[in-house]
Amino acid sequence: MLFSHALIPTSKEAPADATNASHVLLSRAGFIRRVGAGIYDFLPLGYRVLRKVQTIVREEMDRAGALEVLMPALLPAEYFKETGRWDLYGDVLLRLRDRKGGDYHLGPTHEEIVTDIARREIKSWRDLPKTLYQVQVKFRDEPRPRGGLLRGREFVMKDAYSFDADEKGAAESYERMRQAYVRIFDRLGLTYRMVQADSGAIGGSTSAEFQVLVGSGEDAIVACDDCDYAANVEAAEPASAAPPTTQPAGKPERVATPTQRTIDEVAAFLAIDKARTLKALLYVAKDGPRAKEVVMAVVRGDHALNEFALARALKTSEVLPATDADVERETKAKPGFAGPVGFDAARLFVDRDAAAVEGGVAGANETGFHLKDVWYARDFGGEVLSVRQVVAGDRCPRSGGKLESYKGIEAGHIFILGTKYSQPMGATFIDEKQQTRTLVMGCYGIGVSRLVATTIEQHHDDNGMRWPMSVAPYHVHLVTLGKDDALVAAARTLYDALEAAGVEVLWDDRDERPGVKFKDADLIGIPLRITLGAKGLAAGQVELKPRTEPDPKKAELIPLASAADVIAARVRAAMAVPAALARPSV
RNA sequence: CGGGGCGUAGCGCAGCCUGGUAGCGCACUCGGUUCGGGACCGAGGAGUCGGAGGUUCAAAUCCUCUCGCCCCGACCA
Repeated sequence: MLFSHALIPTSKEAPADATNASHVLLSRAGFIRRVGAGIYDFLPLGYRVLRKVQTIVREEMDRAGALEVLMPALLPAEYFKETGRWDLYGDVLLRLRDRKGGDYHLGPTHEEIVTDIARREIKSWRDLPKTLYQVQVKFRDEPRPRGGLLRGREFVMKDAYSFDADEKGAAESYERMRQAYVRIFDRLGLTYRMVQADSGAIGGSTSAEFQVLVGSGEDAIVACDDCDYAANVEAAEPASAAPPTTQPAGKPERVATPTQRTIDEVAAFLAIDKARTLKALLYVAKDGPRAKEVVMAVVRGDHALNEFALARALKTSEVLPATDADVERETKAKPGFAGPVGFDAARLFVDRDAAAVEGGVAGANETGFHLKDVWYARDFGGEVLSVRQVVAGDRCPRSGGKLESYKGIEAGHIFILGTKYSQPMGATFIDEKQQTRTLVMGCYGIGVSRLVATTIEQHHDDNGMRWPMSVAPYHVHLVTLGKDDALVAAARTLYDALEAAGVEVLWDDRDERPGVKFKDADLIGIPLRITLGAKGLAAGQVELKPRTEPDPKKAELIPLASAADVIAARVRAAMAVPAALARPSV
């Protein structure tokens, strides 16, 4: 492609609203343009990258035996009404009416639609297993789109769905998809972790997230430095201390703490370590069997409560902090003085580490007072479980290694769904014994357009993007300096030879000053840059510099005559699918 | 939805407080010089000042309503 024929509108300035590196660079390099909130055009370079990501995803899905289909994005409401998601999905669902007043929506995900295919077309155990997938535009009316392609209202997703006869088959399908995902993420050149996730709202037993490790990521994850274990902090189970086996006789001592409400204040006032204090937090279950009940969670003062863990314990979708009025009613004290002693044990949830505190300090449930020398069992009861958040430095629950913390962007998520959709929608088959059974499902998503942005978040520097060869918009960026006939002819020969060898070349043939061309080349981030100038031509040489080499003086000089062969070999080497690296498994 | 903030040329912004001439940088067009890391000189084109209503002799500027957007939180690929 000749730069002069392309549409690559680069600029020095980014839109004011762009805060993420990927958003800034995609805009500046002319890959995308904003059309509305969370809605983007893909300009030619951006679309080339998107298509390359799609191609890798498709190749690996196909290799894993999945079958590509295309379901509609415009959907009649009846399918989501069948499973209740028409109501449950809430405002995130983009709804619309047709001219006859019928309810429709744009698809945010396709469990119902694919299950409808399955219940109509999969009749027999002989049809199983089947995995269907599609690469399609999804629509979600996000509360807050942000970060350019990182979170849009319209985005490209690969969604796959497996159908099996039983749990065992579903586990096998899940494993095949897991391996396909590992290959995909490896081929994309990403550093990532497969982490244990909270499957919460979507339901299902087994689930894993593919988290791309980036400092700017929104998700907090922990990973063991010694074994495979990695988990979203929402899902991570800390390795906790065992409760003490013996306790002294006696009872807590009431101490006046007139103005000390927070853990920090109390610990400082009493000159004790925060780890010796007990933090009592009141929450209300949003729904489920214990909906609206006010419960107390107790964690060690230096720990944070994991609200997801508490929600799991209460079998609710979400827990909400109690209001000050609730706190005062339940503890007979102003906020800041709540404690477990005397609290209804049936509504008390005590973290393992809090239960292990020997002679701790807790709120007295009396405004202005705390209790010293508080022991679990002797002084208060309640269910002991893990409800605190994991922190870096915790021991790994599996190997005992040390947990490190990372930030990540969720780029893929795989689930075993069980019969959550097949059961209510009546997706059944006839087994070998002529029994009617319900299909067991799994679902597997990859944010394809998000991956474009995520790749940049992980691969960029101050000057621009640094694409991995596998998804770069072009393999090679040929920069010619000057317009004289001999130079152009030499460049043309090289260009043709590279193209003939299957190398994708962007040739900057513009009548621009060298500085402009180099700046644009760095911004666009094509992995290999070839420079051909008058001096080089006279010496019969071209310069070859990888985008990852920051020092322009370190370009490699290659004889013009063999340049096409050398460069084509480099490109092929970089495109080779890396040997399957041992990846952490959940 | 809660809390902040912004809508003025394609992009980034000033002007608004204290009403009266719509401006700067980048980009764009033309001419010239320049040419290995975002050049310089000269000339030019381009704006319903988000929209509606009001106050006023006069509104980008003051008032009311409204639409859109962004940032920080709770959710997701």
